[in-house]
Amino acid sequence: MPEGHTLHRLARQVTDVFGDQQVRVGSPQGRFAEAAAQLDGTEVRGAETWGKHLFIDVGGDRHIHVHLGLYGSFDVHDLVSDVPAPVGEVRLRLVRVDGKAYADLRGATICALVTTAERDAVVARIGPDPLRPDADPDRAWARISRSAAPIGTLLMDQSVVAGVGNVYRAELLFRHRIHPLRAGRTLRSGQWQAMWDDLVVLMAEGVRTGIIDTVRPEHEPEAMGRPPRDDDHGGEVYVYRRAGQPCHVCGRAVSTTVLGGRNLFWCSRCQPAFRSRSAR
DNA sequence: AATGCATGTACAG
DNA sequence: TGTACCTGCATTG
Repeated sequence: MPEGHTLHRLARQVTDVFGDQQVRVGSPQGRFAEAAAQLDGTEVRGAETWGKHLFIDVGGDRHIHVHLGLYGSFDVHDLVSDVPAPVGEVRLRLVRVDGKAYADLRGATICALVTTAERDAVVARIGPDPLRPDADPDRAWARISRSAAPIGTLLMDQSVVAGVGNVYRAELLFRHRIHPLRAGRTLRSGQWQAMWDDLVVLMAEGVRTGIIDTVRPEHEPEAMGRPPRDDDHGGEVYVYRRAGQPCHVCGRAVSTTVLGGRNLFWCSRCQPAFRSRSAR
């Protein structure tokens, strides 16, 4: 499920499995059929990700632009003995010419053939991506420090920071004890620096493992004597989708509201709206 | 079987 | 601000 780490992981997989390899390209579902026919038999150079946008370089100033949206998936299968008939609506299928690897794209919000200039235009309109070594967190700070919008909204705005989704947003704010509705411009630059550094580490861990796990060692189930989570997508989290359940740190019921059409989660004790006098 | 919801975005009005 | 996109999975009946 797609936040930035998923797309970066995919870029790595596509490069590993199809890089410098000839591929058969198809669109069993049909919506990418014209481009697929044009690309069939081409050689994949590699793939790269900015934020949640994946670009597969197929040479000749052409890239397959993929965005998974909310429920898209791109499943890469390597070391297979045969390539099965497509299951469901497969918009894009890549098959390595040796027949030992294939990948299926389903449910994506974007699957389009673009030029390098078009790719660069996409990259230019999104904010710095914590998973890219050349990313400049100051670009995000320039927006955050001037904005009256809630930090919870700014973190999800891909033109401010690229790659953060609903899980990393909720978890990052919890880890930094920041109330999600606090205006961006009330943050101090040191707070943003700490949040960015944390994102770099957390998201890189997400790329490595393929899951989002944001809980510090001292709050892990084993350390605290609580049962591990079993009803989610793998990783331990502090507040994401835990509305009404006790905070792992203070025990208060996790709060939730809808902000900009997305569910938001936080702990009202660990993430106070205003700094309390006693905390000074 | 039917319904609802989701780690996302774009566009209409 | 609401809705469409369009898929898989959990929940409901």
